[in-house]
Amino acid sequence: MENKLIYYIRKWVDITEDEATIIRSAFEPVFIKKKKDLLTPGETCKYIYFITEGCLRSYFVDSKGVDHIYQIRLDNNWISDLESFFSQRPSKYYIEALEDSQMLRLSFDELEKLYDEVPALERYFRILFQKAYINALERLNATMWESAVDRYNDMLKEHKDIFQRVPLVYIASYLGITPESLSRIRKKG
Amino acid sequence: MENKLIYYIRKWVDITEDEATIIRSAFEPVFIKKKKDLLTPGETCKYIYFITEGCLRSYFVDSKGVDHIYQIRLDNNWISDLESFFSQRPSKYYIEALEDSQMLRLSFDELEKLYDEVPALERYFRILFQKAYINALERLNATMWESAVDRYNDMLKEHKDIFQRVPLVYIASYLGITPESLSRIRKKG
DNA sequence: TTCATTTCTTAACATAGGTCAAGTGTCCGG
DNA sequence: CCGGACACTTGACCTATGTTAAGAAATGAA
Repeated sequence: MENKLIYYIRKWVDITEDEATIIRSAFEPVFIKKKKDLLTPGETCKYIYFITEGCLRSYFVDSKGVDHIYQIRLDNNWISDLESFFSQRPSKYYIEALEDSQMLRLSFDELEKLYDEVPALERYFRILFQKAYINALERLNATMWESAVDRYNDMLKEHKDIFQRVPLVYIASYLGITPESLSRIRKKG
Repeated sequence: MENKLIYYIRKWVDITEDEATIIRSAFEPVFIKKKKDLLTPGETCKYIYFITEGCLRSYFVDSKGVDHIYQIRLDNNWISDLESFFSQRPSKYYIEALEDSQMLRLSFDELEKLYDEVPALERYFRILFQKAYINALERLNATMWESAVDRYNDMLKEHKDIFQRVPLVYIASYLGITPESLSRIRKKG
């Protein structure tokens, strides 16, 4: 499990076996059952999580009680509320398991220590955030300027894996539309 | 001018005077006239730019010839097409000066060198991207789930400076609406 | 100072997608 | 293996925002 993490880090930066050992020992395995929350609003997000098995979503609930999902993450990805995590202040979001999930978690303090002990890890996260930022801007452009149909087709192409594991209600929310609209889009396509 | 840059970097990380000297010498000042392009689609983005004076926008042009602005940046901010810059492949975007602008530019190779010479700079960029990513997600949530009126009011609150310097057509595009809609929103408010 | 261009507004009409309400199918826990 | 809660679909109607077109106001170059 820890080796999977090291494997994914090594896709982006070189780390020695000693460094890998330090990294492995900073993480702590956690398990969460389907439908359980990893984080709820008001709570401060104490960890970032690397998902080794499973699937989670992050969302917020608006004043009318409607969920708005902004992230769906499958295994071998990171999930957290970075805003809360880096500021160490209360979160606005939920993080919930959509499947029984196995994760490795890293606390804020451990991460700060790791940055000093293993500079390559700081490089890894620099690259990770850089890519995440570029991605978020792409998605922003898509939601602003593309039709729901195009966004649906893009998602089908790029995240087929999510369609096979996640109910359509959640995918609709992630795409920024209602389940009814998604249903109509799928009927036509 | 270079000192302004160092001042802003020091808001986030500690750097020695020697390191500051190395950083300063890696940047090159550039000037661009209003309405001129810093980058056009098809070109590879060779630099990241720190704006010391002025204002620029990044946008793309869709199949119907309509501009879609996804970034407006004033002085003391960075601008670039990171997707093209980090991949060193052709850009899809324009970057254009909305005012005569003075910048400091840093090439891809110089940046890679700097990361090794001044680890604190890698930390600075890690923090910068982290914040940019969090921001982009916030903006994504807003465009997906808030009305144009709310987005307009949020922007008025958080970026009044932009309203004072940039024509409304551009602000409308940045907000993801037409100038006509923005005009209607402003009449009511 | 003047004319052309850019910026902003207004109004009539069109449309993508939301809302509400109902119904069918499917799955999981007891 | 049954019942209730999910998951998904469908249809009628509604609304925010886009589209088109025109003109007024502001700006800036000659």
